Amino acid sequence: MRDAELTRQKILTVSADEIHKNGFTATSLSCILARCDISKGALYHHFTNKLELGYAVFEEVYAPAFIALWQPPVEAEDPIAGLCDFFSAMSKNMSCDEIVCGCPLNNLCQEMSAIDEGFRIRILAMQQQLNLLIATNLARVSHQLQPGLDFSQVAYFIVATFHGSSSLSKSSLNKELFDKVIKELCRYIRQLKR
Amino acid sequence: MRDAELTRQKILTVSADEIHKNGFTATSLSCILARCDISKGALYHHFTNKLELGYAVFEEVYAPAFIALWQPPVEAEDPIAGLCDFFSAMSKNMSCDEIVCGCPLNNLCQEMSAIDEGFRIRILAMQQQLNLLIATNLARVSHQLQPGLDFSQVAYFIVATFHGSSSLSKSSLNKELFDKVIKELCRYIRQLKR
DNA sequence: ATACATACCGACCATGCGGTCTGTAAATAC
DNA sequence: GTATTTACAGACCGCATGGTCGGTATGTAT
Repeated sequence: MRDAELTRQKILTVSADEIHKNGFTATSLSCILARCDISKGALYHHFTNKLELGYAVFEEVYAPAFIALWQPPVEAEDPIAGLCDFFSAMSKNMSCDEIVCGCPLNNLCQEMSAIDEGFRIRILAMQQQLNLLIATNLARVSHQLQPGLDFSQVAYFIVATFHGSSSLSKSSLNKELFDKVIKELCRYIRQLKR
Repeated sequence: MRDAELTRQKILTVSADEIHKNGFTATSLSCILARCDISKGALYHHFTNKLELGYAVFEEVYAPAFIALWQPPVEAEDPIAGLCDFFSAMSKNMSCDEIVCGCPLNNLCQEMSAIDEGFRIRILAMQQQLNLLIATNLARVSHQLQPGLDFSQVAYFIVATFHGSSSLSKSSLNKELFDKVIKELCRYIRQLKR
């Protein structure tokens, strides 16, 4: 065969990139076809429709990448330091375009949650998974933290602020606001200690 | 005349509502026309195109409402208490739909900043205006606050978290996450004191 | 060699969109 | 009373989109 799996992966990769940059609705299939250099027939052989393609991108590209991104800092010996280093590294290493582009999960959440149930439940599941990941690892070192903290609440707070910061940056087209918010976020996180 | 100004205002009001609910791109003119019970000719008599209608909605509906919303809590005698009460009142009084729908400014920021310069500069201006409003009022009571705070940074942090919290809520379709993040945000804000 | 399934091609279609244009009725100017 | 401008009405257009469908080439099984 003419490596069907490779074709499928190429479609997924390109689609993930396009959806990340333009959002799901604004991403046109013809654009994906052009970049993949395949025909419409090829795409509809592998995916039943645009929505199913979107779900596949979410499950096979975004979700694994998302977990792979957040797991290391949170599961580090010291999750407080891990998270601060994680965010600081973003400020330092990510390009302006990357930051302004934002997190695919948050972008899709804003765009698709109210429109499509399929996306909504997938996004919700990821957010809950991430929240659990952060909260349990904070609980793990609770003896080093302030008493009386609601770890789930703190975890949601951190993620909300992070996503809000990249949202803020979108209108200014530079990292400055992102850096500011991240700095303050790190200050907040460190303050959780003792 | 057949009250042209009234027609214009009706178009603006309905458009503001539709754009708030569906976003700018997904809002169709035909839907606006139907709700206003006017013809396409009427709309294009008052506005040159969809984009200009969007700008008008932003400047004449969203921007004034936005300032009217944020100014009182921030300019209160005690802005710390003002902001906490402001956010708590949102948790208490706003309907689930309102929260999930989110702030028009943040929604447009996410959707339109990367697509259209006209929207981007207007959104940016609003964000800077809000930041200045918060930062200067924090500076006003700086003697009551922790030393060494960067007020602009704190102001951006607060707004980022607030917008992030409503973003989070969109996937769960309820206020729970919003309430959690707002609670933690108030805790953070109160911690600025002393 | 034959048969069949898989992988892909690309013309075609219906739909909905923003936008235009011609026409008309109401208000105002003179 | 007439002329002109203002405030609409609504048919129409071009375009891009997601999706369909009949056909074709490439592989595998027998």
